[in-house]
Amino acid sequence: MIRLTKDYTHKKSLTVQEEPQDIGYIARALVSASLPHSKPKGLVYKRQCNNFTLSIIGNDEAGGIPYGSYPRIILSWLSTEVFKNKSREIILGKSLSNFMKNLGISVSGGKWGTLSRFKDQMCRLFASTITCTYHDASNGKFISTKISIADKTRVFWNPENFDNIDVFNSKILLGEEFYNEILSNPVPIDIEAVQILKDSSLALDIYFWLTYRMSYLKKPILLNFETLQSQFGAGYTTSRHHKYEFKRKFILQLEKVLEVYNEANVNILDSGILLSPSNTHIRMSDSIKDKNQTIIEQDDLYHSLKNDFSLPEKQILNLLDTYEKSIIRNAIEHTVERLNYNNTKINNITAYLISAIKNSLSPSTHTLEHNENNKQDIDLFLQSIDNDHEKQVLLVLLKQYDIPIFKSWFMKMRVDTITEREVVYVCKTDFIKEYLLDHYKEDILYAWKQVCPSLENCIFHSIRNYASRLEEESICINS
DNA sequence: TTACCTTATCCATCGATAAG
DNA sequence: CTTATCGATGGATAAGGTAA
Repeated sequence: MIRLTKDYTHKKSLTVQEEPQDIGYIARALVSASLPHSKPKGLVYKRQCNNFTLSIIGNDEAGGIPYGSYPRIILSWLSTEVFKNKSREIILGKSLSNFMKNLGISVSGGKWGTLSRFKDQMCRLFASTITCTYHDASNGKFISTKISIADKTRVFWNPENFDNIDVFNSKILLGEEFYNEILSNPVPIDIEAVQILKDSSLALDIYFWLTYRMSYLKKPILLNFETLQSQFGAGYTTSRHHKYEFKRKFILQLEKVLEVYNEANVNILDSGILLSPSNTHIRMSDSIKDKNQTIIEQDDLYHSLKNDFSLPEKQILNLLDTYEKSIIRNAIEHTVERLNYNNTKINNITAYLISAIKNSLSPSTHTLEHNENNKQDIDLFLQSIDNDHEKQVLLVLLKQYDIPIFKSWFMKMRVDTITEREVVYVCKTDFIKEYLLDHYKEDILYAWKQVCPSLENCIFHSIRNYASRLEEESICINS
């Protein structure tokens, strides 16, 4: 429940149509250190917090470095869209006003109207290069991630080149690194809370950070104001006056945040704040929340691959280099689920995992640039099929599903035998067999019923299982 | 440590203008 | 007519500074 003070009731009533507990996401990298609160002077902005450094290089032509609450709102919206659609391309909306209304910002023109300032911040944000560096002091390792928010930006709302066709297709292409960062380290947030706290960039930062911090807090921790200042206090120096000022302003905003996130177990002390384990702001019942709790960080991925799956180091590094973290994580989760589910036997766990990674649980995240090649591949594949019924079923499925899905799953199964009532498929691996069974069996059977109404069942085998079952029979699969 | 101040940002509103 | 952008204004509030 959100408690509203008298100041917010008015604003709340303006956004009645919003669902309570709308879930948004923000990239973890952007929670650990914060953007400037007010207009910075130079073109370089740097912020260090423990072993994490955030530096932003602004683009002079775009105005400089983004600051204030708008970029934070845009970033949380972007992260949410990415998480929802799992696509690097983000569609902004049919107009700037429309876009801003979606974000819950009232629209006004003029030099200091919301439109101009918002436009300015968008330019600054999308033109900036944001670099995150994790410095692991224990082994002297530097992991640096360069995050460019947008690869190419098409701003259509400039009235000079107003074009009706472009208006409805305006989109930005997110930088690959930023995209990966969001997918592998999402922090769930309440969009309504963002709406309420948007007046203060500091409050937004505190909210994002607190939500993230509580999600993995296991025992109480005392954070003194000096630590907090190094993370949140953008313009304050270390002089005594400034320390005092920061403390006062921080507490003021923190109290505001706690009114929204009132389940947070926070005690404000003289020397700092005491965090105790609390419920996260997003309710436990949300499935995505549960998923988020099992987030495996990069190091954990490494250890998991090494200890649980006994992969050689070289192969692990190769996998981490080649595949998105989220894909590997999904594959691990899937494999573990499989193992626990009814004590399913998996002959070779390592091979199963690798196969899961290589076949990626989310084909839609694959690059879409090779559409032409994909079409050729599919044509060739279809030509190689002699059986008319099998081909027709595939054509039905092709209409129903996107090309990447078709390629990832339906091109990796082939009909082995067909009787009047039953069709037997052979799949390339155990993993593909399981996945087809779990996700597409109904649709495949339905497609078959359209082609052969008498059919009642559809059976899947993997090459391995099938081969061992039939022992001497050799099975030919076109690859 | 406190109260007070300046500056910049933020918000709501009005009216003007243009396009469909 | 509706919808969207622009310009201006006044008042509120946040960030950061200063004097006592």
